Amino acid sequence: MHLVCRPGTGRPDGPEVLAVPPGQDVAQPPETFTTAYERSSSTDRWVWADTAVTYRDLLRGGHRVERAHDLRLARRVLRSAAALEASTYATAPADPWDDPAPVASSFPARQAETLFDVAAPVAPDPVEELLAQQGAVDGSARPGALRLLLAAESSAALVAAEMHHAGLPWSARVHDELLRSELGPRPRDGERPARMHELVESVRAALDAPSLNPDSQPDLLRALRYAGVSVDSTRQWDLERVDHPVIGPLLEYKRLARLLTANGWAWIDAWVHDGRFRPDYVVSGAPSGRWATSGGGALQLPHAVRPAVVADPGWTLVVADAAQLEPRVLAGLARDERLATAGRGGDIYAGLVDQGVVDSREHAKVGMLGALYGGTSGDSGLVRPRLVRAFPAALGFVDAAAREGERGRRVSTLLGRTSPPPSGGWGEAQSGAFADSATADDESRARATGRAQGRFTRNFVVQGTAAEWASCWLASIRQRLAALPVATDACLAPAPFAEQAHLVYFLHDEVVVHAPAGQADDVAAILRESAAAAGRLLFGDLDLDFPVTVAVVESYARAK
DNA sequence: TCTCTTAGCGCG
DNA sequence: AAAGCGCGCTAAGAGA
Repeated sequence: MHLVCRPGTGRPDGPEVLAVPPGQDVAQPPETFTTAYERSSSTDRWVWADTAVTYRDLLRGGHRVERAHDLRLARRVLRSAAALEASTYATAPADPWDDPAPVASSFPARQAETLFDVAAPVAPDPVEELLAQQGAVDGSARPGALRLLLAAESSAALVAAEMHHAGLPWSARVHDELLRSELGPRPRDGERPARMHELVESVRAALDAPSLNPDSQPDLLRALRYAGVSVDSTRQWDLERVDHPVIGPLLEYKRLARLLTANGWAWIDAWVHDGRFRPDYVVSGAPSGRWATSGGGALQLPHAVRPAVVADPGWTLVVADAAQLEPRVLAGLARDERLATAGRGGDIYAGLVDQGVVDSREHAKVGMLGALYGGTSGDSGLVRPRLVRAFPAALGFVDAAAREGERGRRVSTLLGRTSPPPSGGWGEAQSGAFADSATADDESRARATGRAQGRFTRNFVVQGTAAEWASCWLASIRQRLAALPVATDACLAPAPFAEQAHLVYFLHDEVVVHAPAGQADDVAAILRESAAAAGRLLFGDLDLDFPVTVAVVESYARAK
């Protein structure tokens, strides 16, 4: 049964719910949310325009759902899918369903308001859109794959809403101690902390530039050159290769400046409340289907501040990382048996060395990453021929994706997510190179943009399929965690997670679960089993391993 | 004063 | 000759 939520009708007890029985194309009379929720079973699928809006409010009321279908996410996938090319669903003119998802109420901006008080946009009929999507999928070239993709994507959206609701356990006290030990006491706003102040003086003295502001890139570059330091930029990577007394204090200053501005006291004030960090996750915010985040820089939590991620008393963090996910996904996509074999059981890069393909793990890694990203320089270029010989299927697969991109064509992931067409600049560059007036410059620009698009599509198929694997992994973890017994000691997370192990963080190929300490082993098993399950779901008939490294820790910093 | 771009850096 | 993918955030500087 599909339970379609229609928000914004002003009902005090939540969205209006219209049930659509399987195989039917008409909804039953509307019910209140409460009635529908009480009657629902775990096999029903909740349908709504935006998970980040509707489910977030359901969670505030303590309600959890098992399955969902996010109409806006699904629409975006389907309208751009090559498998639906030329369908009426894909070619219809844009309407409000194509608008970006409404900005979810972010934590600092909006404190707890009345339950279900959602400023949802006035959307067209969600039942109609659901039926249109089902029809489009049924009539598409790849109905099974797309159905799995939409289910996985919607599950991921549930996870994102739940992680925001539960929050990442964050100790402002530990974070503050860490900042003090690096920077000195918290200064007044706009002032440099003591340690940074000392370093500025050292830099100024070393460059003989008494009033230099090291935060100004142009001024710093000028001062460096004036002092005889020949660098192309003020980048850390460039500075590190120079031997001059200013380099030490300058690099240290830049490190501390970064810590202060990106994750300093102001960040704590803005983002940590009630012992939790709650970023807004944007499911499939990247074209490849990877998540993005908005606010707080949750995608870039520096290792330096991870000591502040601390489990609640009596609880623990179970951190899992899918080892070398992308090469494994490539093995599956390309059905490359030998690459699958290299990854069986353990480290895939070590497997390459064992098979005699390359002479070191480091070469295996840069060579493989070069193949995935389209790198040709340095060691990656040197190793490439060996990989081509050893894994013709895998290398052939990404090379073919690159050729498609170079010709301006789109490519698709395993489950049918299709890459966006090249930007306008691409077409202009290509046609410019063929014009009568074309210069050598025009031609080289056309080649450069073509290759850039090739690198994008080359990486898209792998990164996008890896994101699909990760969504399946998350969905399976979520389902299995919910089946664990409730904890005897509650943690500080709000209902429905106070007594239930729950996901608190996800980063492309890594997850963190907050769990009662006594369940750590069960959770670790769940994380491994779920990885295997995701692998079977995507590459069922292939003997392909997805090993997971698991760490049970009190603090995220200790995970690796 | 506000908005936009750039350089730089963090994460995978 | 050089050429690796994706993301967000901050401060400075440029431009309106």
